[in-house]
Amino acid sequence: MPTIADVAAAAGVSISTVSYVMSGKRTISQETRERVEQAIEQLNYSPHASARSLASRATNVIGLQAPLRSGVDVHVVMEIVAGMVQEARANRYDLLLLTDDRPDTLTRATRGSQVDALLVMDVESDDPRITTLAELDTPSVLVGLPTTTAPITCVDFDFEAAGRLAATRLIELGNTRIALVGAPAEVLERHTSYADRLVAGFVGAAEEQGVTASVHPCPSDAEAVPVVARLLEENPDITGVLLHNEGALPHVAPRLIGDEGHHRDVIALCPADLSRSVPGLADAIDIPASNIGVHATRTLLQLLDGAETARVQLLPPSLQSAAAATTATTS
Amino acid sequence: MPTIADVAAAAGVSISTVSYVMSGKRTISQETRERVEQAIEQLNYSPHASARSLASRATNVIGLQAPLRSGVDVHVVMEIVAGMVQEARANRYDLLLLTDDRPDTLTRATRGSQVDALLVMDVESDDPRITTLAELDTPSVLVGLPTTTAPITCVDFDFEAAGRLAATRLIELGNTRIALVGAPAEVLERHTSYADRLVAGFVGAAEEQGVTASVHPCPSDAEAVPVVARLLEENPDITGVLLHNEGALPHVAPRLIGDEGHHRDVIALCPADLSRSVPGLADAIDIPASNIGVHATRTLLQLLDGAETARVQLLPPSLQSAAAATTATTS
DNA sequence: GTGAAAGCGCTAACAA
DNA sequence: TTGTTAGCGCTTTCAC
Repeated sequence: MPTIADVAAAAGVSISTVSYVMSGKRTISQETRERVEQAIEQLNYSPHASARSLASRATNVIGLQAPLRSGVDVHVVMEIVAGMVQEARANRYDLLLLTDDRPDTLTRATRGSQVDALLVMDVESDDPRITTLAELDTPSVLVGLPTTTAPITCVDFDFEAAGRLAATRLIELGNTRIALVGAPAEVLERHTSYADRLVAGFVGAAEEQGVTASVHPCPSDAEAVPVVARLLEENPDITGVLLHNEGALPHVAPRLIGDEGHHRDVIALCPADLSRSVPGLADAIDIPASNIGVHATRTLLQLLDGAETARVQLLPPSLQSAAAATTATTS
Repeated sequence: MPTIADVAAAAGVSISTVSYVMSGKRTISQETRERVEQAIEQLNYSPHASARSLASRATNVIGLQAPLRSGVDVHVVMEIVAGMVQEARANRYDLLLLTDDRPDTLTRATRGSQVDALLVMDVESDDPRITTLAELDTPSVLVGLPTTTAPITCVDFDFEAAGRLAATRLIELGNTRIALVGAPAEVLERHTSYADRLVAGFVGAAEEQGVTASVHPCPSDAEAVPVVARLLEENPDITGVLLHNEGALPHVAPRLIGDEGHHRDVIALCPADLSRSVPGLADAIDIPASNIGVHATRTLLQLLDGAETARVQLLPPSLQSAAAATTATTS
């Protein structure tokens, strides 16, 4: 592997000149620059990442603590991560996978100078990692919105607003008894941030409008079918449903919607490409997963630049009536 | 951040002693070791990763080129990656996400000494990255099995054997006209390694046994429903199906299986937890996704250790009749 | 059993 | 506009 010294020798300049050509941190004559760039090209030179980060005290790496367990919203997680990667790469950052959920994994990555900043996903309402992050003075962004009031930047989809929006829409459609068929029980029990907020918004809006709302956990595979069947049997008065469970969606959407004899209004909350492919939905609310990732990363990069950012940034929900209507028409 | 010098000072020893305590590369007196360990503890010291890798010429990082696009088998990809992470962590390696598919991303990561080794996923039958890897002399493992005969270690599930197994089983069940409902068209057209091999095995085994087999691409969402409907209409003689498309599975499995009047034998090829939740399958073949990741990583670590490994390592398929039977009984 | 010191390949003052 | 050089924080040889 050639080093910067090899490049300097080949170009007949000093190593600092090579360094400055690469960083652009000082003006270089056209002629010198060209000679250096040629040498770099010729030698196929890439700077040694560790040497660079040792000297510059920056790694250009962002640590990512992401839930890789399958089961919970794989699509959403994937797309968020894809968005992060895209935005990071565009800014010459790499992503280092930190894949257990332990708080001290964050500490070690930071103290060992493996990363310049941290992205933390799958946040719970009262997440132990928050204290750790607060002590760490490394720029970090949470994807989620814990209830704790620590000075940590949070970026997420506004699940509470989505819950309100869905409830309101269902009521608008004439339903007086609505239900949220949501995440699997373990997700709710862990008080995963998004699940908590969705429930709060949905139930809150229903209460305000004097409508009865219930919340039902739901497995995210075909096991959802009997669960939903029982649920509908025990609550025959439910006429409007918000379905937030991408795994269960294909299995239970038709059943929830019902048939001509007993139709229900169903709103799906999931990535648009998933809801688009299910016919008969009353409406859909997109989870802009990729955007969440992009936005979280962009915010993190701003923090790295020393900028101030809003502590909480929530992407607003919107109904996709048009898309739903199209599907309904063609089906 | 404390450095190794701080630790040395606090323990009243030299820098090299601290280093050797950490690496275990020379014998240290009990007493000295304890003093050093105490100092490390007290100062909350973590060695600077870049400094270490600059001096030791090893990063303890594995580069991972993984397809983060949603759409294609998210569950499988996720679980493979999770398996990789698990095995890497257990051996004190981290994973750096390289997430465009370009060959020169591999080159840069290696030449820049960002990684010690590479894991490459989503391999096509004739993948341009293979040449790159061969030139790179960095240990690497492909997840997949390209047709090219380059000296590159490949680890994957044996999709060809799975295809044979499924065809044979379907024939055993009495079917004389069988079909593979598989990956989306774009996956087949890209000649993704696993899709190609599955087709080869399925069709090959059918031919050998004098049975007609056809292959049908299939969208991996609800769009699969009309596609499958048409397919069955146009080929009413199909009585046995191998379904390899986790996205389409919940949407089309019931339809493929049919009703009492017109039953078909359907074998699902997907992670076991997915097939388990679909009732009425004739059989299922597990894709041991997590194992693929673990195995690929383990093999890579062996290569890093300088060991020789078999160039091609395929995890054998097996029928899950028991599980399928259970599901059938309870449904 | 322990220490001193020479790098590893860069960046960024400081000098010219 | 360019060069010289002192580190960055480690590992590892060589010396004791």
